Amino acid sequence: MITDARVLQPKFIPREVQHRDAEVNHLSSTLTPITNGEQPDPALLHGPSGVGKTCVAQYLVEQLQEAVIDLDTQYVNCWEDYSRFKTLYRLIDGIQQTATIHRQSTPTDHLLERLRDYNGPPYVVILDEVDQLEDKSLLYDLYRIRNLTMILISNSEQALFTDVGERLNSRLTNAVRIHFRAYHDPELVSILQDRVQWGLAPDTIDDSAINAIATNAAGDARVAIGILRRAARQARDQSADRITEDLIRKVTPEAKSEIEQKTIDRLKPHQKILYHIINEHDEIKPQPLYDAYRNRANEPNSHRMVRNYLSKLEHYNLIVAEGNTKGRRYRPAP
DNA sequence: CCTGACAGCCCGGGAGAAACCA
DNA sequence: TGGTTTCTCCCGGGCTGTCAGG
Repeated sequence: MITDARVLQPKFIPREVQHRDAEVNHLSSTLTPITNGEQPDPALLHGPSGVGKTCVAQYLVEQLQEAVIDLDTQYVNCWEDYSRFKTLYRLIDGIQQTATIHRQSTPTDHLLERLRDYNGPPYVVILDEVDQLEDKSLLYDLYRIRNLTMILISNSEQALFTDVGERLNSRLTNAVRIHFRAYHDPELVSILQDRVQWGLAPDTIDDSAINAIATNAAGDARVAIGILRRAARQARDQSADRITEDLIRKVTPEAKSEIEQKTIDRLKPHQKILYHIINEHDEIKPQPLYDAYRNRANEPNSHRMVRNYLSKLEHYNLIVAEGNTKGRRYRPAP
């Protein structure tokens, strides 16, 4: 049934990116000046999840590395490295300067100086989920470093610009913005067919089932591949020789919640507790929420910290907080 | 009643200095 | 003296209490 599980993994980067020709070309031409030793404008890739933003960025950086002999690159996920220090540290890491900078006592500003003083080859950095960056002014500082080219990735353009200062805002206006729309069904179908061809035994899934996956995925390639993977596994486990539309229908919710679960797994234990409590209610007031949290947590943190967690969860778009003061309610994200 | 902003505390851990020992 | 261990200090990050403001 499954001949190559790798291509069913969401992280698998195909050799060619499909159906993103316009976006690839746009980003590619934005980066072209590097090949002439010039400094490109920063790029901002935005659009919903599962539409190939990260994929295209990584693909093009790889291409660029083949075209330019001397080029440093780094990928930073700002969800994980959300502080100014961590992001800078990873950027230093990308130019192999860690050994000299390894001393923790180095103030954050020295990290920036180190980066500024770097006079090696051009440095292209991908800042994924950049809207999760705590201190957006870092972008302004990075913007001014010569030789450093930024590719910013964000789900929503708006989320990035709202809490960005005026200085940075004016800088980012001449960033090249590239919008990624959701995939159309036929595009998802051909993406799936590619994976099917490489990952599954022949004749295990027919066109109508693939169509069903595409429809259920609603434009999100990650969901589509997730559905395919789960369906293939279940079929294999049941020793079935075909993936039916019934099976697709059955595993779709599982695949969707699997992706959501991955997001939740990135939360800290206390944040998870709050998230779950809120999801057990249609809406909940702050005080009952705090009480429930105190009950459930082994060593509950202070009221103050709970508010920190909640604003973080809201920032992650995992919950919705509505009402500003007395009428405050927390609700699960739609 | 609830929030965001702010200052300050504590901790784990790395680095350099100091102390110690052969 | 040279090498090793201990001490001390500093940093970032998690956490907390306070306070003004809606």
